Amino acid sequence: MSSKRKLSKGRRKIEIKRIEKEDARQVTFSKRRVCLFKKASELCTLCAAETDVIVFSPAGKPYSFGHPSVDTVVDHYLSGGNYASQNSIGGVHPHVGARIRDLNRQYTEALNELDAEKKRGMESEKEGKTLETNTGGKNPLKN
Amino acid sequence: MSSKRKLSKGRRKIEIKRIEKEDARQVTFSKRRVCLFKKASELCTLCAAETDVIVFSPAGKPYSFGHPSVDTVVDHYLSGGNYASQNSIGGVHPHVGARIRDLNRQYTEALNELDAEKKRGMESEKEGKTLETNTGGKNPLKN
DNA sequence: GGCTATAAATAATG
DNA sequence: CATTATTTATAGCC
Repeated sequence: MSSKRKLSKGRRKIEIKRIEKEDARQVTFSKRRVCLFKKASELCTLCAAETDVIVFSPAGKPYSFGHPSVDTVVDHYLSGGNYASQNSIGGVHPHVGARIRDLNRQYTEALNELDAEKKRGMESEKEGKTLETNTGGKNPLKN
Repeated sequence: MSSKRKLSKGRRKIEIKRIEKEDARQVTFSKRRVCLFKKASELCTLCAAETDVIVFSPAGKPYSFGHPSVDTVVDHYLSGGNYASQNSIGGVHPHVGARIRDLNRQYTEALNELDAEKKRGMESEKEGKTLETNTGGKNPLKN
């Protein structure tokens, strides 16, 4: 039947370089992002692996996938950060993890100092509960 | 020629469920991890997207890909954390980002309080430089 | 968002 | 780790 001829040229090979056309880039981003997440998901299921994918669209909109959760994986990564470098691509430095640990340490030091200062000054302030007032009642960093 | 017959059954469809055989799981993990990173890389190049992938092997070994770097992307994610939730899969909570912002805020408050306390007590201590003594001379979080 | 033809990924095997 | 037969992903269109 001549009424059933093919109307698509099907998939064509493309060069891996920045897509200049704004629209086409957005379309490709959407399609590929979905597949990337699917692949990540399959990897988790098939291999019982912890995985996390974070993507920012060309427009700067964030998308993420995480198993068991982005939280868990990033946490895991940050706390063990350094020794991951040998297997990484794209330049991984323990900056973030180090920064957080450092901040936590300084925060604790500041609190201790504050506490000591108060004791010394004998001022009767009432905000000594600061340490317990964070995320959910437990220490912000297990490190 | 009969000497050139096909000896492989080629790729076959598999069910997406945990691979029980240790060896097979490891092999699949290796192959798929490489492809996942490649896909992530292509997404970056084609769409000028920021991307980061963190994977822990079934054995607990970490692998990561990041463009421009895992650091950059995680940082970006953590600082903008909350509004990503709507597009996430797998249970993403702003715990980490919120935790860090909270910690930073409390840290700053503690420092301010400490400073006020010192001024009030008129003690001539010499550790007022605490705020500058962090990661590298600049504020640990831009938040 | 679908459809189709083709490129790419990959399960099984050597 | 190389091959090969298939399944999947996906570029080009509507």
